[in-house]
Amino acid sequence: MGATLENREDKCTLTWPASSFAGLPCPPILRYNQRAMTEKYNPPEIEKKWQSRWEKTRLYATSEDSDRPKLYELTMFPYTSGDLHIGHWYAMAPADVHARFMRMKGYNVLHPMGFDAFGLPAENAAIDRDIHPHTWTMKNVENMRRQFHTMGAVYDWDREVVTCSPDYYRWTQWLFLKLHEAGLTYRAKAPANWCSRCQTVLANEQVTAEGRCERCGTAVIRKDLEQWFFRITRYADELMQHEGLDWPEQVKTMQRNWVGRSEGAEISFSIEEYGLDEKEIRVFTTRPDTTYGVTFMVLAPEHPLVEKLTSPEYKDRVDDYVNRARRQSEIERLSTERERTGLFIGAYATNRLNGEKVPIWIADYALLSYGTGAVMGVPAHDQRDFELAKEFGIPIKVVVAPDRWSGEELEEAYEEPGTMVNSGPFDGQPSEEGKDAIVAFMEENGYGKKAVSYRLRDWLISRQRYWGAPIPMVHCPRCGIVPVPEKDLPVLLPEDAEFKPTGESPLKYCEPFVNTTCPRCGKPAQRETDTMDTFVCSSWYFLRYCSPQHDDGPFDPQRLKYWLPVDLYTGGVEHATMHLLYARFFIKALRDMGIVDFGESFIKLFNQGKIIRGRQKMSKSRGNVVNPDEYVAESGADAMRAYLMFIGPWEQGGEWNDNGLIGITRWLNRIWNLVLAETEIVSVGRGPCPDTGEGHGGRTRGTDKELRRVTHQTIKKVNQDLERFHFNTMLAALMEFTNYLARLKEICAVKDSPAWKEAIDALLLLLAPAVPHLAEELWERTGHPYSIHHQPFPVWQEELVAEEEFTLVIQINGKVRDKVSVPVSISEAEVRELVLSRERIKAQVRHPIVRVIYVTGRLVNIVVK
RNA sequence: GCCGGGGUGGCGGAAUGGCAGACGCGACGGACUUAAAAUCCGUUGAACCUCAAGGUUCGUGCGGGUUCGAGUCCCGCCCCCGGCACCA
Repeated sequence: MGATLENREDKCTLTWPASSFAGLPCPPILRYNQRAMTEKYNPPEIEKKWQSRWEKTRLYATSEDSDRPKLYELTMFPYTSGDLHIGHWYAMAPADVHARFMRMKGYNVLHPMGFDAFGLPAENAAIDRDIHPHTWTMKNVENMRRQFHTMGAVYDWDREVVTCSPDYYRWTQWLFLKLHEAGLTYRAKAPANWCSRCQTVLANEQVTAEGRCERCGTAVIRKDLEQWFFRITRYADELMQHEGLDWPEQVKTMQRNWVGRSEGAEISFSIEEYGLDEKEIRVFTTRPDTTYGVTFMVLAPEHPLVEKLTSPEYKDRVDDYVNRARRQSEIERLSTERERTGLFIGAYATNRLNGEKVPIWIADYALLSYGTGAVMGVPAHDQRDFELAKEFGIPIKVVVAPDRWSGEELEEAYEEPGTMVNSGPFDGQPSEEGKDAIVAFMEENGYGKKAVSYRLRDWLISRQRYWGAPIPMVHCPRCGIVPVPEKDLPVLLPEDAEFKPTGESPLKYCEPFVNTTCPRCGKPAQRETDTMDTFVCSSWYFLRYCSPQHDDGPFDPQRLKYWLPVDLYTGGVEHATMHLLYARFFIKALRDMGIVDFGESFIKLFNQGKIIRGRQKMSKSRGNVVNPDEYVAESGADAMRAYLMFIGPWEQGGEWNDNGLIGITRWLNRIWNLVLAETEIVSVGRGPCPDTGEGHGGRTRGTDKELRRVTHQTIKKVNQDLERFHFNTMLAALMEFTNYLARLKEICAVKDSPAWKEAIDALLLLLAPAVPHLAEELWERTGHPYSIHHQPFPVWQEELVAEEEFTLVIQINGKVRDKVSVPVSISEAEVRELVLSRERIKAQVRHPIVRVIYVTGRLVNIVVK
C-alpha cells in the first residue's frame, strides 16, 4: 500500500470552477490507492439487492388516496415482439428518470407499464414455429417483464395491462359496442391488402413501402371484402385542433396534414340523357373557378356509374382497364413513373355552367375513396388533367389567365390564381373571388354547393386474422347483424382455432365459435369471425391503468377522474398519425357518449429520438442490434440508464457506442470511491481548509462557502435540466460536481464539515432518479434510513447560488483582449475606470474610443475607430 | 415535390445575441507497476509568432445582411436524416 508523499505545489491547478484552488498554500498530502482501501462497486450485486427490496417493500405501489398532487406520466407500452431491445430502454429509462424526479418533487406519480399483445407478429411466429400465439405472446411478456425489472423502473406492476387477456379485451369489445350504439361503426365493402401467396389479408403495417408482403415479398393487391369501419371522419375537424395541448409542432402538423381538410365545391354534371336512375355525376373540386375550363370528366375505375355509362363498343376495353386498376399495387403505380393512363368510356356529361358536353373517361388517378370518386377534368389548371389531355389529345382550355398571358399554349398546367377568361359573365374577375361567385351562382341554380373534403378515411378495423379481439357481433339470417349483449362479454377467442393462413378469417372454420344463437330471436346464427385491429386495443389502454382489475366497466370512474388526463405521454414520433389519432378519436367519441368528461387524454406529448448503430436503424436483419441484457449484466442498469441519457438530447436520439458506456462506468466508480473511500489514512500534511483563505482575485477559495455555492448551483442546474428533459446536460453537471468534490476531498480534510455532508447528500439525491440503485446503496452506506426514493428532491437556495465575483471579459471591437475577476456589485463607472486603466488595454487602444458597451455581469466592449 | 429535424474539434455533444468547444470518449505525455490492466495527474480546434512567459490570426455546411458583438436573428443556397406524396 505504497503511500507516497508528494509536493503539493504542482497539484493545485483545479479546473472547476476556474482555478478555484489556485493561490492556496498547498501542504503536501499523502497519496494512496483508494481501490485497495474500499470495497469495489459491484453493480449486478447491488442492483439485484435493491430491486428485490423495492419489490418486497412495495416501494412503487401507487394509490389514489394521497394528499400529494397527482401526476400521470405514461410511456407508450411495447409490443410483445420478443424482448426489450435498446430502443425500448431508450424510450423507457429517461421517462422513468423523469417520473422518479417528479415523485421526489412531491407528486403522486402514476407511471404504469403494460403490453400491447394482440397482432400479426404473434400469429406469424405461431405459423412459422408451430407454437400457439398465446403461448408465444405470454412467453414474451414474461421475458420482457423480467427485463423491465432489471431496468429498475418505478412501475407499479399491480397495474400491469396485457391487451390479449380476456379481462382486458372484454372491455375493448364493450367499447366497440358503445361505438356501435353511437352510430360510429358501419360495415362496408372495402379493398383490403391481399397477399396471394400467403393467402391472407395484411394490415397496412404489414405491407412494405414498396407495396410488398412483409413476409414473402409478393406484391400486394387489393381485394374487396366486407369490413367494419369506425367513423373517425366524423371527428376530422376536431382532430385537426390541438388547443390546450402541449405537443410537438411536428406531430400537430403531421396530424393536420393527415386529416387533410380541403375546402371547395361539389358540382353536379348532367347525365340525364342516358335515362338512368342517376341523373348526375357529382365531383368535388377545390377550383370551382375553373369550371368553364372542364373538357372531360374522370371517374374512378371502381365508380358505380362506370358500368352503367360505358357504351357497348367500349365495354371490353373498359372491363380490362378496371380489372387492371383493381389488381394494381402500389409498386406498379410507382414504377410507371407517373405515366398517365385513362380510357374514354363512350359517354358524355353536360357542364351545366356553359352547356358543353364533355367526354367521360376513367383513369386510375381518380380515387373512389376521396371526394365523390369523380373529377372534373380541367387540363389547363391541373397538372394531372393536363398530362392526360396531352397524352390523349383532349382540348386544353385556359380559363384563368396567368399574368401577361396572351393566348399562347401552356407548357404545363397553370395552377396559380389569375384573371378569369373564357368564363362567360365571370370574365375579368380575379380567380380567387371567382371561386365564391361561381359557387353562389351554381347554388342559386341548384347544381353546386360549397363542400369540404378530407384526406382522412374512415378507420378500417376488421382483420381477417386469429390473434385479435373478436368483434362482438352476430350475423342472424333473420335479424341481420346483431350486437352481442354486454352481459355476454367477453366473446372469448377460442384456443383451438386453426390459424394457418387460408385466405379467410381463421375463426370462420372454428365451428364451436361460429355457431351461436341470435341474441335477438334466439335462433341459430353465426358470429362475426373478423378480429379487431390492435390499434383498437391501444386506443384506450391508458384508461385501464387506473383500475386494471375493475370488472364493472372498462375503468372505475372515480379513479379515472383522479388520474386522467395523462399529464405527460412519451413515445416515438412514428405514432403521430396512427395510434395518437386513433386514441384521440376514441376519447372524443367516449366524451360525446358521456363515458368520460374530457376530450383529450394526453396534455403534454414528448417524442424521444431513435437509437441507431453504425448510422443505421437497429434490426435483426442488419445484425446490429444491441442486447441490453449483456450490458446490464456487465456494467449494470444504472450505467445503461445514464449512458443512454448522456448520448445527446433525448428528442434527437443518437448512436449507440460501447466506448461511451465506459466513460459512464468510470464516473460511477468515481462516485463510489468519492463517497466511500476512507480519508483517515490521508493524514500527513492534511489540515482544515483555510476558511478565510483569499484567492488571487480577492475571492475566497476552497471554503465552505464556495462548496455550498457549487452544491446549490448543481442542485439548480439538475432541477432545471430534468424539468426540460435535458438529461445529457444534467449528467454533465453531476460529473462536474463529482470532479469538483473529488479534488476538494484530496486537498482538504472535509469529511466532518457540514457543508461537505450537505454536498454528498445532495449528490446522492440528485443522482437518485438517474442511477437509482447506486444512489440507494450509497444512501444506506452513508448511514441514512431507507429509502432515498422517499426523500424530497434537493431544492436550491438562490442566495447560496449567487457568485460574489465574475470574470469580466474585456473586448476591443468585439475581440476578447483581456479578462479580470471583479465583484458582482461593481458599477458601470467602476468597470469603465478599471478597464481603461489596465495596461494591456491602454496598450491596445490606439484610436479614439467611440463607445463603451457594458453588459452587466458579463463583458465590456470598447469600440474604437 | 411538400412538411418536420439537423449540419459545431478525431468522435458523441455544450453554449438566455456576449469568453465557441462544457461534460464524456479517443489520442498523446507523465505517475504507479517487474510488466500489463485498472487508477491518478497533465495536454489536446487549426495555423503562426516567441528562448520563455505569453501572443496573433483563422474557425460553428456555403454566400450575403442586421448588430458594438452572430453557432444563435434575417435573406438566398448546399448537404444529411425522418415523414408524407396522384387527395381533385
